[in-house]
Amino acid sequence: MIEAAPINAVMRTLADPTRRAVFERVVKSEEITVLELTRGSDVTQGAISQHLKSLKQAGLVAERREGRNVFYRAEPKGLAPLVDWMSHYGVFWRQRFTNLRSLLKEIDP
Amino acid sequence: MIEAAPINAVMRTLADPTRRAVFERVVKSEEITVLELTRGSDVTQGAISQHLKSLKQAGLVAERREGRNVFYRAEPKGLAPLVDWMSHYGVFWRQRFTNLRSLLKEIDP
DNA sequence: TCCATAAATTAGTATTGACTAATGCATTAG
DNA sequence: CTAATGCATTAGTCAATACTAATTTATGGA
Repeated sequence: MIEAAPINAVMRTLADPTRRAVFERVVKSEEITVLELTRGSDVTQGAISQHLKSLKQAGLVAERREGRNVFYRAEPKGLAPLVDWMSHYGVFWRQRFTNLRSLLKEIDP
Repeated sequence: MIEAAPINAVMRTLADPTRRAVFERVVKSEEITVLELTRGSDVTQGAISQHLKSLKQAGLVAERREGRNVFYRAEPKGLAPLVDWMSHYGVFWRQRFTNLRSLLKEIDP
């Protein structure tokens, strides 16, 4: 409602476990084809394509065509809305409580 | 994949715009009642209570009873699974997390 | 006590969305 | 050329869920 569209899209897209798993595999791989994503998943190729379409529309992945293959890669700016949201409400969080800092310490620069 | 259940719960709970708006209002307020949350929202009191129940089950909010009123507040550890997930899969954004950490240090060294 | 208020819960409804199977569309190999 | 491959898209189904209206529970005030 009050929130902007991007955070809506990112949150909704990453909420589904299967689709999030696809995104995680794309992130871990430099580039990965739909076929590779389909192997090692328990859903059909069509479902993978549908998830990739959602991820692409949310700005989380990008594609590169090469003949019959389509290589997907993570889109750097895609997680920006989520980071911004975390930053915003994380700050409020931090101001009221004192626990988030220890969590952030585990993140290596 | 890291701890699947908590991140699932947090993501799915925050994915709904209405529920996320409720959470954001709870975060911004030190404490806030269901009545206050209902006012300023375009859904019924019952819907608000349902969303608060979801947020509570996801560990994102906690409640305090006082007579007929129930005051809700944000739960410090609630966003931890999201922070953990970002640290693992938001590899492109570690620098920004570092910036966030620096900002938090300035607020409370 | 009786009534009003605050919140939770229930039942029922409608919408969303994740999935499969099948098909369509390019592209490459033989 | 034809066949096969890789991916996208469609139609249809089923389950999840967000919502309202109504009710329930509990507390406070007159």
